[in-house]
Amino acid sequence: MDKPVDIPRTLSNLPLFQQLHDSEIAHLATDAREIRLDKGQILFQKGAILDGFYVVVCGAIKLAFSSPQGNEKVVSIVESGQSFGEAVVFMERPSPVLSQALEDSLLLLIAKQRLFTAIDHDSAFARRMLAGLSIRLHGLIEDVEHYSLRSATQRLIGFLLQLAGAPESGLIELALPASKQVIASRLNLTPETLSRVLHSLSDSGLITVKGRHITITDIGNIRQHGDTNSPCAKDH
Amino acid sequence: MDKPVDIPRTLSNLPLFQQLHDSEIAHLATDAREIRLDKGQILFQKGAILDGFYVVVCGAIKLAFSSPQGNEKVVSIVESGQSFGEAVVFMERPSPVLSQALEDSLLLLIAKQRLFTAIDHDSAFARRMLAGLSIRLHGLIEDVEHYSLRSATQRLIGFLLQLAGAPESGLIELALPASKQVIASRLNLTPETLSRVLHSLSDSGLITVKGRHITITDIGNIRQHGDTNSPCAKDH
DNA sequence: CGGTTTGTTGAGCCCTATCAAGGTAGGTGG
DNA sequence: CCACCTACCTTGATAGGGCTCAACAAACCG
Repeated sequence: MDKPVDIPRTLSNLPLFQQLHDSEIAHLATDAREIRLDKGQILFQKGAILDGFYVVVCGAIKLAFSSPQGNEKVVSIVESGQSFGEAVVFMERPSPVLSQALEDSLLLLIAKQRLFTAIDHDSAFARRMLAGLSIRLHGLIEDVEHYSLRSATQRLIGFLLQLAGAPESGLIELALPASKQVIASRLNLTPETLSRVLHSLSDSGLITVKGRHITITDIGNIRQHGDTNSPCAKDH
Repeated sequence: MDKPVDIPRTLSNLPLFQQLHDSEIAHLATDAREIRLDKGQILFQKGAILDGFYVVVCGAIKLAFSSPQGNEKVVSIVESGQSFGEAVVFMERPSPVLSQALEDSLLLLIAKQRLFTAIDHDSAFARRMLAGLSIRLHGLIEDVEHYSLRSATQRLIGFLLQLAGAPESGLIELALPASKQVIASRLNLTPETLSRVLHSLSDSGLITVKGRHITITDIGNIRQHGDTNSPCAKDH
């Protein structure tokens, strides 16, 4: 984990940059800074001004806002190959969230100026950037939908299904991408409630829980429980 | 309300298009369709594919998602001079929300193709587009924050302060941009709860309510109640 | 193996939704 | 101009989902 990073190569593997020419990649990579974070380390606080956006090479970063009392709500968990901070850069305003490493992580910081000239230079890149932000926007809209008209159980099931990808059938094993505390916050639940909901699903025979490893035993059945029509998917 | 619209002129007044040249405006306006909606009319349903994005010339449009049972949650109220649908266009995917006129409204539909060529042609426009989406993204993040760690009263106060702009002091009079039902949904409340909270604030002497017209009597004081530190901003 | 973080379990409560009536206002037709 | 109608809004009673507080168990780590 201590050898230098082949920055151009790393960038060219990202969805966002896949169709860029080598010369353009090289341009973006200019001034790019490697940033290594220890688990728990804070990258920037809420209110920070960014002079670039971040690409997660490996590790995982959480984005969260914190209320004065120390309540914290995780908005997003950013994993390898994803990026964050673009919106803040384009708005040229302070970040509404703080950013903290969930594990030891390696990031790249792409300079704002390079991003801007890349947009000026390549309108296809600009469009891809627009599409990327749009996807994120829709993700947030989906979050709002979940928070608004779904119960704790339904939110958890939705989250698990998203983790699972979209396989048709069979046993699905998956590992939670973070501690249950963090997952709970991401789902807008308290750790206690998450624990109870996991047990409830487990008792119903829909999943098996072993630490951070979860097996979905019956994906068809669990989908039904996740649907908005089951009045309340709690076992009395 | 029935005379033809000077489309280029209308467009050039929008924040998004203000710095475009006349020729560019003219280009965008090509194929632009005027759309007149009666109050309550649905523009498109959840799942619709859009071949352009919409600009609200006058009136108001709500964006909402609907659950199978007919529950509806208003995500956004789009008013004159604002636009919507860009993200759906860039993603080239079905819309996650439905769109319905809150009052008689006049819209412009800007063709997707024109938008794309405008981006190709003018990178400053592309950047402004990116900034616009970023602002919307941050608005949604703020929404998530409000839903997550704020009470009904705090959400309402936040909403009122946003409507008020950001004046320092004095009496502030404002009118709700939609029916209380719609506002309630926007704030993720039931109409009943909204009614109660309005009364509670009114009883505390912080606001005066008269139909859709609300007067904030003490903005400094109400700001405190909106802060996350007041344990629970209910009377007694 | 102690200490610390993380997760579980239980009891109680509070906020907000739900259900059910009643009230008001604005528009329409007689 | 009034009576009616239909949204819209209010008010009350009730209940429930998830949070809080508190204690305990387990897992992780040095």
